[in-house]
Order: sequence, then C-alpha cells, then structure tokens
Amino acid sequence: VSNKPLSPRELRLWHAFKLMGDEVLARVGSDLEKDAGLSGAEFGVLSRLRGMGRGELRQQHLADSMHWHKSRLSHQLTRMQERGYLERRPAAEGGVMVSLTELGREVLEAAYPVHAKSVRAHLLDRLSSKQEDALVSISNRVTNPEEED
Amino acid sequence: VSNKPLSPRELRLWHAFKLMGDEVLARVGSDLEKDAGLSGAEFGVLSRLRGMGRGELRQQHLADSMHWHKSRLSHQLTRMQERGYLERRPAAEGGVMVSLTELGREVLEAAYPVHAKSVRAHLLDRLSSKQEDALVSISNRVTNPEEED
DNA sequence: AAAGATTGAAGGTTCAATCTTA
DNA sequence: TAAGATTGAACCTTCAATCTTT
Repeated sequence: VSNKPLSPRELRLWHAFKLMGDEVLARVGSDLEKDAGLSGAEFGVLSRLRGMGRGELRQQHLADSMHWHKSRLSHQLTRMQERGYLERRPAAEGGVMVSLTELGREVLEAAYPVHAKSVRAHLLDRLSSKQEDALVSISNRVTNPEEED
Repeated sequence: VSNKPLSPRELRLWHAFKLMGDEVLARVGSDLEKDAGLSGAEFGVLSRLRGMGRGELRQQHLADSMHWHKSRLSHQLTRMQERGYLERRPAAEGGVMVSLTELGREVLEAAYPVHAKSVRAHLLDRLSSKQEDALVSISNRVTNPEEED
C-alpha cells in the first residue's frame, strides 16, 4: 500500500466518509438518549439480547456479535446492571449468562420506534434505492474485503 | 417519518453501515496510535492547523471545521498543549489563537504517511472507482440532504 | 447581554494486569 | 494452562455551569 500524500480527491472522500459516520451516529445516539433514555451502546446490547437470544445470551457471544472487546462489554454490562436493565449469572456451559430484566424489556420496547424513526430520518430516507444497494455492497467490501460480492 | 419496525433489509443496511464506520475509524485510529503516537483526534487537530492556517488558527474556526463542540475542543487542546504539540494565546480579533509548536510540526510530518497508508489500506483501496463516486454522493446526501447532488 | 472559552463531574473506552475456574 | 471475565488507571466525550471580555 502506498504511503504517498493523499490527493485532494482522496482527501475529500475520506473527510466526507468520516463526517457521514460521525454525524449519523451522533444524531441517532442523541435521539435515542433524548426520547428513550438509552445510549446507542445500551440499545445495542438490549436489542441483541432480545433479538438473538430471546432474552438471554452468553457474555462472550454478545461480545463477538457486537465486535467489542470483552473488557468494554464487561464495563458496559456493569453499568447496565446497576441501572436494572439486566442480570448476570454463571452459565451452565461455563462463562456468564446475561439476561434481560423486566425493566430492560420495557425500556427496549419503548426505544424501538424511536430508533427506527431516527435511523430512517438520518440515513435510510436520505438514500435512493440505488444508493441503498451501493451502500450495502460498499459496506460489505470495506468490512470484509476478501469475500465475493 | 415512519416509526414502524425496521424491515430485515433496513436492519441489514443499518448494521452494515454502522459496522463499516466503526471498523474503519478504529483501524485507522489504531494504526496512527501505533506507528505515529497520535490519536485520530490529535491528528485531526494538527493537520487542520497546518493545512488550513499554515500553522495557526482561531480556536473557534478550528472547532467549526471539525464539527466539534467548543468544550470538546477545549479539553482536547489542553491535553495537546500539555504534550507540547501546540500553544494558545489571546487573538487580536478576540478569542484564542492556537499554533503548532516545533514538536507538533515534527510529529505531524511523521504521521502523514502513516495516515495516508492506513486510509488507503482500510478504505480507499477496497473501493472500485464507481464505488468511490457512489460513496461521495451518498456522503454528501446524508450529511446535507437539502443540497442538489 | 452576547460571544468565546474553560471547568468539573459523570459517563464511556482502552489497555494491561489480574482473578477465577475448568 | 487456557478461556472467560473483571478491575483500575488513563484517556476521551458530553453536559451544564461558569468565567471573561467586549
């Protein structure tokens, strides 16, 4: 890979890309915080617990699915446990099982529509259907460059 | 804007988008940290000081150009000042003037090739030229939906 | 009062070191 | 020993409150 200075065109692309990511994440995060009382990270954890595990998951599995380091997840779960959103207990297979509390479920249900609306407003509704397709294929290629498209 | 549940297709797009942003930023940040000793934020500040202002800029101007809140920039500049990368002094026009130190310049020069190589490796070289065009137009539309394309 | 900047506290993230248990 | 998880310190981000100068 070359390390020559980025051309103006390359620089523009990089800045536009970074700005888009920063802004969309910040806007969705702040809608979620404001209208559902959850951070983006909290919503991610809760929705995975519900969607992937019907309410509970092994901590390791959760960390992998979020592409998070274990210590990041551990700190995050500690805070969420203090807020009453989830519980942890030793898992039969070893490791730790994480499960939603009743409060966690309620907060998550209330957050879904807020999240959906925000993602539409700040990303989905701004794209043509061609752009949607292009964005999917770009994301796949960038995240996982070996695979065929 | 609708707040109905996101469809599987919408969810996939959202997750792919978020993952791409997270991964690229994390990879470039960690290359920069590892090979140049700078965080992404520090590189952003230093390179703007050099590129936009030939070495110095008003703090407010810098904040605007990074789309940062003033308090974020203030904390960041305090840390960078402690590390000897820059100086602050009252500006003639009011406000504060920020300028690169000699050390700041040196560290930045050493970081440029690391940054360029990393951005190519993790983003630019993974895109076809059609995808580059598409990504620019997507970024512009998402960041600034009112404007024509 | 308004503009520009700083501060402190609380929350979030990373890294390396440590603990625990199979 | 290795896998899984936790901890503490350092750093970063956000928010609201405050300070300073015009």
